Order: sequence, then structure tokens, then C-alpha cells
Amino acid sequence: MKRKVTLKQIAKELDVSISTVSKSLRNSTEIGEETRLKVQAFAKLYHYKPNNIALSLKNRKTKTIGIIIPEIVHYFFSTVINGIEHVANENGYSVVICLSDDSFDKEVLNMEMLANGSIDGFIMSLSKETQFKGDFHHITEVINQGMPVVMFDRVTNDILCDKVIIDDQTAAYEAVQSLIDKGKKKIALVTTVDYVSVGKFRTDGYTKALLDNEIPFDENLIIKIEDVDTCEITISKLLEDKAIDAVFAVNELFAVTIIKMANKMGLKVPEDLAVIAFTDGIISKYSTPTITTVSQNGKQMGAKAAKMLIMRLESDEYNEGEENYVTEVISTHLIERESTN
Amino acid sequence: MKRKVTLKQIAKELDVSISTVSKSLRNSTEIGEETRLKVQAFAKLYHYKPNNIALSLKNRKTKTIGIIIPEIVHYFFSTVINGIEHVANENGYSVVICLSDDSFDKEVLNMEMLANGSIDGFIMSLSKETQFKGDFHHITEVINQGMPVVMFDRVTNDILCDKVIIDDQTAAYEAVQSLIDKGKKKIALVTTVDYVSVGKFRTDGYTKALLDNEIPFDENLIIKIEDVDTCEITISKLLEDKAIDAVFAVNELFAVTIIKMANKMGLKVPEDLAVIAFTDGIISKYSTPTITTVSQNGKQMGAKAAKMLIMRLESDEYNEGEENYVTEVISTHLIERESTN
DNA sequence: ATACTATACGAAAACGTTGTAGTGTTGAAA
DNA sequence: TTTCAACACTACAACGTTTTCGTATAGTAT
Repeated sequence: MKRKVTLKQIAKELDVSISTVSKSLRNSTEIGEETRLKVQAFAKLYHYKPNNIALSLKNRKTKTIGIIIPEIVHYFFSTVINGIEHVANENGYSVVICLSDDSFDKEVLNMEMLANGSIDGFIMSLSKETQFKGDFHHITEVINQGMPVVMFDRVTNDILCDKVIIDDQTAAYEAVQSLIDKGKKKIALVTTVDYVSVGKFRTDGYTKALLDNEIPFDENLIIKIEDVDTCEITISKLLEDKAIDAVFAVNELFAVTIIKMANKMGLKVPEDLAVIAFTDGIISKYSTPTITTVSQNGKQMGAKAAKMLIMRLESDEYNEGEENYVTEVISTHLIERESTN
Repeated sequence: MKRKVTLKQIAKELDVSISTVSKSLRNSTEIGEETRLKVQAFAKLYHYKPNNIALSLKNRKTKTIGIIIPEIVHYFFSTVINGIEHVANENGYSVVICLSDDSFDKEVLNMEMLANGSIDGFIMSLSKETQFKGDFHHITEVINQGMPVVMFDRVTNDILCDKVIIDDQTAAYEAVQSLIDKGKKKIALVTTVDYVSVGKFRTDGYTKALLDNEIPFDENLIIKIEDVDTCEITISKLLEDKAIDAVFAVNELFAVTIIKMANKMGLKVPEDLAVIAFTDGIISKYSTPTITTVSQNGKQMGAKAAKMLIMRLESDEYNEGEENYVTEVISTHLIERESTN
């Protein structure tokens, strides 16, 4: 049960100084060939690898990116992580993930934990509760300490930093437009409660599409769902009373539930009711019928966020304060499947 | 754009020694009350937080757990991470996640990266390729360096360490038995290629259940799928020729594909064909019909793994070499839904 | 006055690296 | 012989902590 071997041990064993060992391993010309090779051989034999922690302390950088997301059991966030992880690894960074569980307190705690030297920068998506409270002091503080932050998807205008988003409004607009193009006249919107920023934008896109096509806007066709597990009654009411011919759902869980309820009530999808969903995930792909979705391209989003963060970390540290922050917009596209046609 | 404040800076500012600052903040009785309070006030004002990296170096422990998994875009693994994360945070640990992408090389690389001081111990599930190659030297090496490893789900007998698994064979047995109890006689098995350890155990359970019920074992009723995206023909052939009345699928993607194909061929689920799947995920819950599954309880698995690792990290470090390794078996249960009845 | 003891603080080492600035030896040029 | 450079190596500081061991001052007991 030998501990990891250090420079010091090698030095002692070979009866040279620590500096000599360090320099030998870095192939410094300062060290004579004989000694150099001897040290290298010894190091290889004992699987010497420099200690990352010591390096981090010395270099004052950890080569680690911290990710804070609300939930991981969520296809979209998983794909984002995937994207971040790939770009990070390519550039020699590793990735630490912390979950906020959509709780403000956990978000604050996790950020404080990571901010104390463990990471070089953050990539994050706000928790619902944080968006609801509108309290972003923990993020401001981290940024003030000189630690770059890139926000994605659930962002806020109250914080100045790099951001990666999709144009939720336009994406929603196009989705609704596609329904209109198929001749749908009475289109319902199933969305989340208001404080989730993306929910709001998607609602705006929906409204605008109707307006532009001179379809009367009917407030009763919009329902807001807080918890997907208890929304069946609300949805069936919508389907019963309103004689709608299409639904735009802001996520695939809502969509699949709508389809299920529709089936129960004898409505055929897509014949009687077209369904389109935001967020392309596995459910949409494997549901029956498969669901037409707006693809958010999480992997690309994560990759972009990682690139932005790494760029900021590695470009001369002196461009601080210039605040040339950019907001990248990732394009979405409609994946047409069986639920509309 | 002030950098993080350190003990040294506080010391300088207050014209006392570093030791005094450190002791004041840790409420040592060595320091007079006046000085102590002054230092504490100053530290609070400047948001002083001890640097984790420095602490890690000093204490030779990082309070960080490394997770290596094949893929994150996978409901089961997401739930496991969730479980690990919760227990870890409760105990003051954070969590680093690395993805092997089911590649041997990436698994080795990631482990080496993390093993160099970044973490205190591993929780991991083997990549397909690693299982296929049967090469576990990277894991042995880490363990030999005194770093504890806990494996879960995809484990191997070739490595001695703590493990958390489900009893795949029994779980499969019970699933198949439940089909038999419902009067099914011709039960097909849709599984993965052989080298994935869990696939093999599930097959064994299937076979044993048939045997115990004196149902003739027919090799043609077992199909092995390598890639879920190109398996439709294989499945439809199975459904066409064999006049089967039930299918046991080793994951929910296979199950949902089977249902889809069955529908296309005019077979009704569950009336004409009962379907049961391993791995309870969102797809099973939201599919139409909803799918009966064997719940793997990923969250519990992750929690257990984290507990085992932390226990080993925190119990006297001197119990090394005793090799009192344990393998925990997490219980599964059948979640009966619409696809059987 | 001497010796002792709290009290309140500081110096220094250690964790594992790296890089700068020495240092001692050798050989060659002046 | 002196001087200087090249060579091959070592010492040391620094990164930010914590902790052990000192130590100066003041007060108290003898």
C-alpha cells in the first residue's frame, strides 16, 4: 500500500536535490544527460505523476470548470454537460458538477464551495427559485473576485457576463407558425409558471405568431402548469371545453401527457390534435406517436459555453474589467415527427 | 477586480502575523479577545474564505469524490449521480464527474487525471470497452496507491473492492416469472451483446425462470442487439415468425421500440403481447402504453456507493490492506404498468 | 531581587511543485 | 597564474493553510 511517490522521495532515493529531479523530468538542459536519464527511468518505474493540487496551488489555476445546474435527471441538461465535458477535456480541463435541485440555498452553497479555489470558472443555469427571488448576489460576488461565469439557457439580464441561449421567442414563434401553416386555427399553449424566464419568452413567441397571422388571442387557451404529475385534470379540461386543434407545449413531458389524455378522450393525434413540443429529448423520439419538437441542441450549447469560458480563462488575464461580454444565440430547428403532419 | 483575500493580506493590513490571523479565525484561546474580534470583523468584511486548494495540499485530502461513468445522457446514470451527490454533499464532499463515453482509453485517461491528487476516492461503472477488453490495470493501480474505489452496476470480479450492484439474475427471474404467472408461454428475450456483464446475468435469470417452470427453452427467442437505432428489422422478424406472447427486454429503449413495431404490425400491447423492461426510466413512465419495468433504484444505488466510499475514507486510514471488501446488493422491484396486465 | 507562570503573540515547518538565483568545479583563454 | 565561462547541480522562495514550538512581556509568588 505505497502512497503516491513525490519528487522529494525520488530525490532522496537517488541522492540528488528536488530541483534536479524536477528539472530532469521536464527535460531541462541544466541537468547532465546521465542524471537526467537516471531520474526519468526511476520516475517511470514508480509511476511518478505530478500532484495536481500542488500544481494548482503554485499556478493559482486549477484547470477545472465548475458547472451548476438545477437538475441532472433531465435530458437537456445531460446533453449540455456532455457538450461542456468534451470541449473541456480537449483543452485539458476537467469538470465539476454541482446540482442546485432548483433551490436557491443549494445554489449559493455550491457556488461558495467551488469558488474557494477549487475551480477557475463557472458555467451555470439558474435554479427556478433563484429566478423567482431575483437574488443574484452570489453570482455578482464570484464575478467580482475575478472568476469568469458563463450562463446558459436560464439566464438573467441582471448579471453582466457571457451567456449562451437560444432565441426562445423566435423558436416558439416558428413552432406556432408551422402549426398555423398546417391550417390549425385554435392553438393552445401549455406552459410553466411565469418566473421561469424561458417560459415567458416562449409565451411571447406564441402570442406574436398568433397576432401576425390575425388569429384571435384567447387567454383561456393558455394554461400554466406548476407540477407535471398533477396536471392531468387541467389538461383534460382544456381538451374538453375548448375544441382546439393544436397544442404547443413548452416541454416534452407536457406534450406526452397531452397526447395521453387526448387518446383517453378519443382524440387522435395528429388527425384531431396536432402537438408540438419544446425541448427535444428521448421521450419525443420514442413516444407513440413520435413528437415534433423544437431541438435545443444542448450539446452545442454546452460546447459553446465551454469554449467561451476557456477563451476568457486563457486570454491575457489583463482584459479584465473591459466587460466585452457576449451573448451567443444557438440556433434551433424543428424536428418534424408524427405528432404533426 | 480584487483577487480573493488571503490570510497574508489580512495579516499585513492589520499588522499582525499570519498565525495570529489564522488562530483568530479559528477562535483559538491563544489570541486575546480584542485582536481576535478585530481580525474576525476584518475577515467578514472582506469575505475571507479559506482556500480549498491550500487546505487540500496541507491535509492531503480533497474532500472530493471522483465519478467515472460511461454516459450521462442516460436516465439510470443520472439518478445514480443524483444519489451520490446528495450523500456526498451531506458529508461535506463535492463530486467530480468524468465520462468515459464507453471508451477504454478515455476511462484510463480520466482516471489518471483524477488520481493525481484531485480526489480522495472513486465511484465508477465500467465502460463497455473495458469490460470487453478485460483490462483493469488502471483500476488496480489506483487501488494500489491507496485510493479507495467503489464500483457500481457494471462491475468485474477481477478487481477486489467495494461494490454496489443489483441482483440482475434474480430481478430478471422475477420479471419473467411474473409473465409466466400471467399465463404467457412463449416469452422472448431482447438483450445486448454478451460482454456487458449485466446483460449476461439477466439472460441467466430469464433462462432459469423458464427452466423452473418447465417451459421449453428456445434459442431463437433470444435476440441480441448491438445498436438500438438499427434494430427494427431484427425485432419485426422476431414478432412475425415466432408467435410470441410476451417479451422481456433488458432496457426500456428496446421495450419501447418493440411496442412501436408491434403496433405497426397490428399487435396490441398488452392484449396480444405483454412487454416488460429492465431499467425504470422516464420513457417507461410516459410511453403509451406505460411500460412495466424492473426498477433499478439508481438513486439508492448512488447513495449507497457514496456512503461506502466515505466510510472507507473516514474510518481510520490504518485499516488498509485488510481487504474486508463488501458487495452490497440493492433490491429491485417490479413496477407494474399498462404493458402487462 | 529572583524565579516562575500566564498571556498574547510570532516564527517556522510542512504539504508538492516550479523557477530563479546562487555555488562549486573544471577547463581554457589571457 | 589569474580570470572567466561553462557545466551540473543545489538552495530557496512562493503558492495559502494549519499547527507546533518559541518567546517577549507582564504579573505574581517567594
